[in-house]
Amino acid sequence: MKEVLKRAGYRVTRQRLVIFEALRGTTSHPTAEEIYNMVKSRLPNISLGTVYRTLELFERLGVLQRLTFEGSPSRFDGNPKPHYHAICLGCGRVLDADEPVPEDIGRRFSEETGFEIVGYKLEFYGYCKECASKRRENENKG
Amino acid sequence: MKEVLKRAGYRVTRQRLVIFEALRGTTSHPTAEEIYNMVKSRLPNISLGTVYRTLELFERLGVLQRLTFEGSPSRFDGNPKPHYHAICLGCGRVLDADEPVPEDIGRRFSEETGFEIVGYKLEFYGYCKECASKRRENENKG
DNA sequence: CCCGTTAATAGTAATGGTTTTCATTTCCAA
DNA sequence: TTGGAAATGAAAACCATTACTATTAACGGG
Ligand SMILES: [Mn+2]
Ligand SMILES: [Mn+2]
Ligand SMILES: [Zn+2]
Ligand SMILES: [Zn+2]
Repeated sequence: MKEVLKRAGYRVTRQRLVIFEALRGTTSHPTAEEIYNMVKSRLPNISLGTVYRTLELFERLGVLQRLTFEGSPSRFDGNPKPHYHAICLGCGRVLDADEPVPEDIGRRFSEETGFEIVGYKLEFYGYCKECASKRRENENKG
Repeated sequence: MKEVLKRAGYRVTRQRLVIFEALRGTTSHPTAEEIYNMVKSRLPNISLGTVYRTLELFERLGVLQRLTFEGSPSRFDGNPKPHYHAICLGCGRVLDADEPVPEDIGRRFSEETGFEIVGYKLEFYGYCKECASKRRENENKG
């Protein structure tokens, strides 16, 4: 991380290092505020603004990705490699789906319309194992 | 539209009808504010709040879908049937991709994790025909 | 057709996530 | 070690969206 910052001409600060560690240490796709809380114990004076600024910088440097879902604040993913996500409509959890997606999924669209695809985003919506079984229970009762 | 509203127990108002027409008459996936502007000539006194409330109602009634993209306000799609979108990073346009997507795209993930998929979302990011050719021009020059 | 009831609207204030501002602190190259 | 620039903390501003409230208008029953 130090190297990434230096190479890009940015200063290495305690705040940046700690936020980076926090992101690396979780797979929960936290929001900015959640990261703020994760980091407060080690940086009692940090401000939420700095968290936002740092995450925005990390996004530009390509060390994380920002995930935008309907009706909820942005979430941040310490894994910058392309992968997909499953969002639970029950508990809100965001799970990784390390699903290989067909390489040529957009090729026909591209050929037909001249649209030059540089990336795509795939999201599954539904219910995680826990929420799905809760729902089945309730169905049986109600 | 009248019927849909009545059947669901809602009143048929001029605002609702005009907003519905505006949505039907475009394929541009407008934002709430854009719809507000489209509709002002026929409803000079309408408020932006009414546009938002109406769009939210239509979403619940299933006559439109809301599209959420990173870094831009919600867009609304008068076509409620599942289909996918391509977002141009040059001009911001949102195009329809009537691409058939493999039915079983998430089946393995579902089987492996117990996640119950009820829907998915696929988006292509890149450059529309116009923006792609502009970019090629600039490449040759610069 | 004409009310009376009550849902819907216009106008405006409030909200909440995010960005900006600015004085102060910290980093770091010389 | 130090001067200058970059980054931070604290707070204000921003902006899309939602909530509030007095007024308007839809519409079922007379
Ligand atoms: Mn992830
Ligand atoms: Mn569409
Ligand atoms: Zn769940
Ligand atoms: Zn374009």
